[in-house]
Amino acid sequence: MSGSKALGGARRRRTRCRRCQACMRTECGECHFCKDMKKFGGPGRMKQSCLLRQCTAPVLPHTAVCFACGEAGKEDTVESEEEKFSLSLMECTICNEIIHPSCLKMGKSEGIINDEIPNCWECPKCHKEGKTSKDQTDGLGKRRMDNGEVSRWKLTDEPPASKKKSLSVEDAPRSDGPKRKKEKELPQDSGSKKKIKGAREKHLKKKVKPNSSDSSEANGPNSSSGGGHGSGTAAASALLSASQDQRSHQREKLERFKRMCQLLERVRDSSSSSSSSSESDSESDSDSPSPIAASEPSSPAYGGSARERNRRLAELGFSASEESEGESVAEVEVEGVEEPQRRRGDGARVRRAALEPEPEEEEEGVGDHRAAPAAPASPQPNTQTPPFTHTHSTVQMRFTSAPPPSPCMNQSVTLTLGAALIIL
DNA sequence: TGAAACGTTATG
DNA sequence: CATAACGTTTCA
Repeated sequence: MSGSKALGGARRRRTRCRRCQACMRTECGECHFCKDMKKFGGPGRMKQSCLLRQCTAPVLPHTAVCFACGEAGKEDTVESEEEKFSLSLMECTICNEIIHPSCLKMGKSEGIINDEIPNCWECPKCHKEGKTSKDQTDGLGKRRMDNGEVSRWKLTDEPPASKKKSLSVEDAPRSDGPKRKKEKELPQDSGSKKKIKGAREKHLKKKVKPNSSDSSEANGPNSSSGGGHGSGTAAASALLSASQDQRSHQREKLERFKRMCQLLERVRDSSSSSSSSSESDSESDSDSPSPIAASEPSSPAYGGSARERNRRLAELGFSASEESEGESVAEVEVEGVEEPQRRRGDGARVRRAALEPEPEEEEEGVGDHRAAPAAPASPQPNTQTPPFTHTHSTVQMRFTSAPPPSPCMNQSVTLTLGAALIIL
């Protein structure tokens, strides 16, 4: 508790975006949380949202205001992306401060934008101090965002592959046992309803894993009892359709990012804090700072060009990696094959990435859901859950302020990005 | 360490 | 005011 920041009072909390597929979906009625809901006949103690409805891009509450000026986000009052960024509220994953980038005195370029979560970044200040989301928490204090934030958002990470399917039927929070203090209602359903066999609601919990496994595990949550028909294939196709949309989005994003980069370059005032690398890496503890090595041969499809791109970006102080999610881009299949090893996913995988002024970037495939229940609207536990897919951004970049290696950096950046566009 | 419970906040 | 749910705390 320390007081770092208002913990007791108005603790900023994120709310659902209401736009992503997850938000628009209806409760599955089968997961633990659904079962707990009163509407599904549960005790209502858990007070959690349906596992299938976990928002993929939680947004800041409307009541959020800038820590500095006290104003709300005003990104919608301007046109240019740069301005939008400056006027939008950004929440630091480390100190939790919400502020307008424009209200900061320091260069915004120092901030590390997390494009998985709207309006989320690691503010320049925290960065300078070398803090990382992990560092600050692991010490002894509590886990502020360590747990609360990152893990909460389905940022994904590695799934404990171990469990996952293990407990199949055990749900039913019925009957006694864990009751902390108030025992108001009792279990009406004495254990006789075991229904579904495959209720493995536990797999996505907080940190779901993104990539590859998606397809295979997607059907986990419920159903698809039929089982037989290749769920994977179905999912893949669905994803594919979605991917096309995504593709254009990606492109736009890229372009925006490009613009932003240029802007930032110009802005990147004072000194190039050379030692920026330390923090970033430590946080993710993974990626090697070394540019080249970092990017593993991810997708064969990209071939060497991708690698080169990464290398170049890295040299410029950027590091990029294409993490396409299952549905993001067309390489769904490819990804599926060799994704398993990338990202060891440590606790918090805040990835630095392209900016994303808008709280959007959803992912889900939009008109797909072949398997989706026709009328899931009714709160009946029978709906077959659609393949749960979640993804984030496809292209993620992290940029740190590295001393420009060469005078022609801008050009390089441009070129590189251009290449990226092509590749994508 | 993970799951459940619960206080508190966000929003209609 | 009621409901949904986030984030934290506590239990197993």
